[in-house]
Amino acid sequence: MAVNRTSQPGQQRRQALILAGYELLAQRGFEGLRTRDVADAAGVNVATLHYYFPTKEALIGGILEETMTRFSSTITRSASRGDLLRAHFSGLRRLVREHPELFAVMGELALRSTRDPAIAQLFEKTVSTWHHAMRMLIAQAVRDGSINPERDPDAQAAMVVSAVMGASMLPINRPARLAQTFRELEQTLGLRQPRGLKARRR
Amino acid sequence: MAVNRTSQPGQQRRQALILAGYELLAQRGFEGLRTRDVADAAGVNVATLHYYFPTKEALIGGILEETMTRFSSTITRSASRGDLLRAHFSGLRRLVREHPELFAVMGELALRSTRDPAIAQLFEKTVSTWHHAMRMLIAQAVRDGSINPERDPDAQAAMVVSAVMGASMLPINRPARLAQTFRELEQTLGLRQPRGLKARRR
DNA sequence: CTCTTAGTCAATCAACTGATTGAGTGGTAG
DNA sequence: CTACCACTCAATCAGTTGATTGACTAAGAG
Repeated sequence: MAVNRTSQPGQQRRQALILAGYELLAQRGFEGLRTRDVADAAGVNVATLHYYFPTKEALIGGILEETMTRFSSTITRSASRGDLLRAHFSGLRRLVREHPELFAVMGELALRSTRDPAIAQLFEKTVSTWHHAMRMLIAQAVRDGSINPERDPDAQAAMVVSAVMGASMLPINRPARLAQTFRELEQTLGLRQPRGLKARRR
Repeated sequence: MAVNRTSQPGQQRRQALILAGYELLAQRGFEGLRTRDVADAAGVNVATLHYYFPTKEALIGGILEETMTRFSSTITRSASRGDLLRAHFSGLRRLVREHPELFAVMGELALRSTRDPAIAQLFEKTVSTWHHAMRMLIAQAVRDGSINPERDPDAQAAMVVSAVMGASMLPINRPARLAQTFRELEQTLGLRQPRGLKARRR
């Protein structure tokens, strides 16, 4: 029977391969992703990679899961209470700042999802989760009175998700515009003061 | 001296190759872009392709120019007068609806710009142009009184551009969310009535 | 008619790439 | 010690891919 669930040695190597693939995917994109390089980066032979992942596709599947898990764990982690929306934005900012490669990988996966149903499905699921979470946070803020109640939370959520994705996954958007986008989104949602004083002046 | 500026036969074939590359890039992405396939799609031999474009890189450069030109011509085309911002949104909608492949290609180019300075430069230029146009349109609308004057037009422009790019170039965003995003952006800018009645109720 | 040039193609090259093979290695159970 | 196991590697395969070569065609110039 042997060890079978050798939850240490084998899984460690598997994880190392996924991580190496993740890094390389962030750096070079799918266009430049080679199994040899992934194996090298993980410090193993190509055959070893194919021992854990029968095909390149399988490896990509592993990277996909890893990526979605990383992202989901951030967007799901709801703050204790109050200002949940503010906390969510704060978490996103931090993620973009500290793990930009995550968004690079997500961009690659997003584009590939057109041709890869497996990616499309898991990605759509993740985005949907995010969208729903965002909508609930907005609805919550509306009940708290900190947000203009005249808007549709669902549509607002769609706009916010689109904007954050566009600003973070598309590298043409230079950092300055990313920060601007974040700020403006928060302001639109009523989480910030407009430049100057209170809003309802005029 | 020969014909030299054979502005017809040669340029036609060159353009056909660029168009074929453009289509293929939209369908398969950079990952699946092959010079053979481009040549086949254009109905010529691979060597002919290399006659017009010494390297694959050069061909991509041609596709890049074509793409940016197509996009720029739409965002630049300013309506005659009044409701310029509304017209701009209308134009964007139409472009997304009638030429979705343009955004697919732009997404591919955007991701590649991390590793290709030439792409990065031209892309950044295009986005900047768009951003500036958007800012001016918003500022104009503010002067007209049709937009809340308490926001920073520059930041608003950044948000709008990010949102539109995210919603159109990242195919995970299903059509429904794209429409929602567009609507919510217009509403945020004051171009639409909130669902129900006027805004300043409460 | 002859020379030159732009344009085109079939065939081929050298390098790359995903995947496989077969021979191991170290550790553990009986 | 022997058998078996998960795991690893050097070597190799078959198919792909960007690019080149050399021959050929058509058309204009002299």
